[in-house]
Amino acid sequence: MPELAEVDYFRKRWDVGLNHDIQSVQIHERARVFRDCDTEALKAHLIGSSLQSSMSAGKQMVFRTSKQAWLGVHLGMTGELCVQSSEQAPRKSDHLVLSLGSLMLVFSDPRMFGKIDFHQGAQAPEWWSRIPPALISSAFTVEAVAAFLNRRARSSIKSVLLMQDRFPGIGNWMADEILWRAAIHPRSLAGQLTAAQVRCLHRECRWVARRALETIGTTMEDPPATWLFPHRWREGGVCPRSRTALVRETIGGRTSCWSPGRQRLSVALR
DNA sequence: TCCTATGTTGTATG
DNA sequence: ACATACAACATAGG
Repeated sequence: MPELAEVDYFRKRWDVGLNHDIQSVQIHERARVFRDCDTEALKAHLIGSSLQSSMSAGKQMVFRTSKQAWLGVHLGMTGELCVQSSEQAPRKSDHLVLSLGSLMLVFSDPRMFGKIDFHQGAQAPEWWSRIPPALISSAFTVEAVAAFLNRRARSSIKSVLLMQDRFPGIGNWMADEILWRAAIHPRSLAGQLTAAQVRCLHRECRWVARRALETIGTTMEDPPATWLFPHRWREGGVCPRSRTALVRETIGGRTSCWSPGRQRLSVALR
């Protein structure tokens, strides 16, 4: 489920627990989500400390603790953060539960493609500091996008937009939304877009990121019918701009949705 | 039973 | 070394 805006929405859910003492921690030690995490150290550290701040960058989020540590959360495909009353019985997929008196902060992830990271120290860990500039920041430049597209010249633009080392937070639906707005066919080769298309793509990356953070990132409500989003999974879905039937096909290993009415293919990839 | 799923990574190949 | 493509990870739901 989670891309840029959904991640930020889930991050803020835990903010009600900031500055509350963590009284106990329940961990599914064997769960794959802890594959890069020392669960003993995590548990020992968290009990008796508190979460003091939260941030998200791309699909990664981090909570800083009162004792100089960094708790990283990646939601993978099916991860979610929620707050429950301590009366609630834990579910099978609740792999990390922080008990704060009457409240519990819960990380759940049935498929366990998500991940918990833990780092102690004043300096940010590498998994946090290496995340490239946010799509909505001024450091996300059209020049950087153009250079990246040239390095991935023989790949479809759809698969390139999914690469987190240049487009942090873009996932399957955002990539399709951006390409739809930019009127670029998802199967176009990254190296064969015109300069004007690259400028447009850069602009639409920023527009979709900003608007998604304002809407989904705040309320988790679906974007309006003027977006591709509410039409993309519907059988018989219709493009809200060109009124032509939407098409779904696997590109770069992911189901992609586009509008043949506005997204023309200039160079085919097969 | 078979197919799908808003993600990332390791590995094989060119 | 670099770029590219895809299987694998693990589970639930239609």
